[in-house]
Amino acid sequence: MNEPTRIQRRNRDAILEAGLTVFSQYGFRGTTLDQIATEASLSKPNVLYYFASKEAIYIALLEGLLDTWLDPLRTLDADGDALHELMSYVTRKLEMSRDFPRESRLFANEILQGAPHIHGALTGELKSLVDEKAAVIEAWAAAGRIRPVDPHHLVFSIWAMTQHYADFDVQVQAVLGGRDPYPGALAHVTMLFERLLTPD
Amino acid sequence: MNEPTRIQRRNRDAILEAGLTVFSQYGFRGTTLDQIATEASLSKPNVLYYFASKEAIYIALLEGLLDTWLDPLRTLDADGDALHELMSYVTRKLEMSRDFPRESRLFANEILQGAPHIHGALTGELKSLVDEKAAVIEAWAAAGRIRPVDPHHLVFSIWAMTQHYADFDVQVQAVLGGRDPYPGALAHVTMLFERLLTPD
DNA sequence: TTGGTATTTGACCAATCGGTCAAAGACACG
DNA sequence: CGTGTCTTTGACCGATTGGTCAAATACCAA
Repeated sequence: MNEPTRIQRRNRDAILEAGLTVFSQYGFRGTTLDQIATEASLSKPNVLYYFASKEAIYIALLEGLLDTWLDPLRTLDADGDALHELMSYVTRKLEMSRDFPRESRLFANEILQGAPHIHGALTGELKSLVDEKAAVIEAWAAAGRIRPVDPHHLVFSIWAMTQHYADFDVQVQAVLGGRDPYPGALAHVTMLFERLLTPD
Repeated sequence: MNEPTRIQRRNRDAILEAGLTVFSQYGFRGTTLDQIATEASLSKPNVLYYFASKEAIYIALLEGLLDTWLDPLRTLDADGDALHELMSYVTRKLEMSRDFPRESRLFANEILQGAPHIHGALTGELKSLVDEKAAVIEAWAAAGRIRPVDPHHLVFSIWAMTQHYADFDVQVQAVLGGRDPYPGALAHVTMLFERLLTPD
């Protein structure tokens, strides 16, 4: 009914932004409303004026994020150049890990805890999207545009290798001694998948 | 001084076992002593009779695990056959993900939360071990035994792709519709790294 | 300025948190 | 048996949790 006020929009955004920061680090159960309120520079009752509960903030974040997160895969074009499409996907996923690490960690936390809030989306939207794109990849392989690979496990590989740099950032930084991982990561991951997928 | 009683050993083990189950799912902050006590079939004060605090259980788990977890990498033999050594490492890591998923998730949770309890081990033990093995891998590449790769990012790739099957198990299961991931995963990951590393 | 609405907050609540403690119960050994 | 130690637990503690509510304040259109 009512248009959201300027204040409403600003505070809702601040709460979601704060929630993203805190939830992505401590997970749903490890996060407190006080942390979110402090991070958003609001009082706790004020946070609950905009969201009915802690869970409501969490759900709002997950729902808003799932589409964005799956978008690069959705973009995969069956009519495009097979290798180029897949390499663009890899690159875009890695850039998203670099530019939106909190989003990556939020999902990682949710999955680690058994995905209690998005299990339906995983077996529904996610599965059907992956199955659809797996068929595309299989067709490319059958046509000899890329080397034959198990398409589902190929997708898992891409997810694993790109999101690793966001989810395990602390470890990566520790091992690399603080050097920026991304230039090297981009070169390595690109080379890896090119070698895997380029037909002989 | 004192040998641990039979009862002591049994209950300490039960607590660590329960802690592993619960901590690996909910992380340190998301886990309660009551959960651990219930899972271990003990009363809460009884748990605290064996460990001084919740954190003491967590630390005991992490310390006991770090060595085991890094062991496959430590095994990498500079004098062995380069490709065979690396492929054995990949295989063993994947088997560990399959056989000890809770251990993998415990580390994942700790890292996601910024590794507050093991940051020292990451920049110390872990970094020097990886640096040492990276030198070995680089020497292999220089000798033409494997294709040239950035050794640090190669290690990240192996970690990412193997631990993904434990850490994101719920997602993998959802996408695969409940089929056992591991036969396919083993074939795919093996093939991927063989293709990456085999010299022309 | 006024009045109505939207926003903010201090005080408070029951439930749960990690942890303590004294006392009860189980156990081993003479 | 008895006795000293090891183990277990119910009751309890202060702090923190997610959440409520009435009252205070800020905002805005007439």
